[in-house]
Amino acid sequence: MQIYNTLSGKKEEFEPLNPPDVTFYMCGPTVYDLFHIGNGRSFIMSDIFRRYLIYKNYNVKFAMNLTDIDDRIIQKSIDQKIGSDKVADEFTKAFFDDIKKLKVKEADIYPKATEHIQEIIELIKQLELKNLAYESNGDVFFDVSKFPGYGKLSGKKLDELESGARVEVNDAKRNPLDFALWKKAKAGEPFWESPWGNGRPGWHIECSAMSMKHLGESIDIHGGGNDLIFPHHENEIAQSEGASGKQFAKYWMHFGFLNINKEKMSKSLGNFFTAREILNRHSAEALRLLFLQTHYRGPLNYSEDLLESAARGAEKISNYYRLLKEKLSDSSEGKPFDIDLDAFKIKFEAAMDDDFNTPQAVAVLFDLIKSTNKQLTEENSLNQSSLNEVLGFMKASAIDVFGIISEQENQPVRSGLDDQLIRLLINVRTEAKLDKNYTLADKIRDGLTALGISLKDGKEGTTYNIN
RNA sequence: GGCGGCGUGGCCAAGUGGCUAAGGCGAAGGUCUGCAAAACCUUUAUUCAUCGGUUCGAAUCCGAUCGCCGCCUCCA
Repeated sequence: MQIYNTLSGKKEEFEPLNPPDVTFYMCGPTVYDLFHIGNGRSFIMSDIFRRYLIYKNYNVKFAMNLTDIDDRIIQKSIDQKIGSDKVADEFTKAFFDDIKKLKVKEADIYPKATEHIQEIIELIKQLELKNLAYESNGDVFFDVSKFPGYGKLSGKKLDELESGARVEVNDAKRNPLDFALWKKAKAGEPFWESPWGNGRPGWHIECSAMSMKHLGESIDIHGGGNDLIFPHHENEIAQSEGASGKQFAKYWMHFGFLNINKEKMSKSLGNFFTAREILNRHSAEALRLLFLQTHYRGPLNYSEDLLESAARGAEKISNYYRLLKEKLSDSSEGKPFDIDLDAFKIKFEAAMDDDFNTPQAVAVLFDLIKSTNKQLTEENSLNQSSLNEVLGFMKASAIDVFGIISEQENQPVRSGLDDQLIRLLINVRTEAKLDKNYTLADKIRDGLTALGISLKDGKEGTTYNIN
């Protein structure tokens, strides 16, 4: 299996440090607001990578941090005149609600910055001891010039960075590129006690401290959006490797942006849709399929039409899966599928093994659907074990890895009485049809459609689905 | 200014040296149906931004040109 590593700029063979264990850290949200679908792309794609590693029988430990103290949170707490912890709590809860709706599996651990102040302080002390950090009037900075590998992830050279620097003016810094490890508290800001006085952690240090605490000094995969390469991930490497002397992360993965009209979707540009808003109009499956149909490293120019077309595709896959299940419950024996299922499995895995080429892997699933759908609709009985094999593969790929099939069990539970009432209406409609009273028949069907119940007239009578 | 990425059918998007350029959506025609829905069948790029070059052979490598985007500052 190959993964593109930002560190080398190439695809590399994936060899975890301690197979079959894989440690995977993803930069998570700053909980100051609802996240948008650009952020959602990272959450969903990392979820899918994690699921695929599980599919490959790796024992994955997946961590995603929650940044629950930072400038934007403080700003919001001032604006709303509530504690910064209240702001963080509110949006942490919102984050969990939203990723659940996006069908993102819960991480093994969600470390929070404010719950790791002690570890952060210890890490900064180590950096001071190694002369990689210096204190200046209550702030502590990382001394970029003392870390030889600075710039190795982003491919930037120190002198070039300095010449074009647009960094904040701060006389306390020795070098404009030095970044804060610890920030002195200003009046009215929340703070924690430290050897340098009251203050709070800088943005980058939490990821280093928490990743090393929960996953170890060296981990396998560290991921995030493209915009985190510099300076965030570059700084994480400097801090972590400066302190431990060991490689921080073996593979660095970065996601392309979600654009609108070819511009990056971002809070500051105001051109964003929250995941919550999108989920009011579309299913999680549609959004997941949309993301899967573009390679994760490339940009994705979002539009409502694109999501609409992904929604159709997702429906097609779900319809197919439902039909497979229906045929299976019908107990007769018949012909097996006239396909080589293993060939599809091999192609699916080959695509995923090639740096998570999900567009190609999805295409393999559509190919499978195409080559079995005819038999599925036309044969009145199929071989049960053949059905089971196809169903098993679809479950392993489209459900367990991709999460793009809406299953019956996710739909509102209907009582037996509801079922009987619907069947009663279907029977009345069937009689109306026999009497050629199509006006009445259509009235019943339209009425049920309006209630979210769609009817399907087949050879063996009418069936229904609840949307 | 420095660094990086991209330009493939109506829309989206794989493919990065050699079988007829995947797949999805859309569109057109057909099968089924009272009509639908779903499903199935057929059609839909002699061509991969443009121009040169390398090669027996290029969408894929090299050069130039045009266009678009990102990072260098908080940002997934």
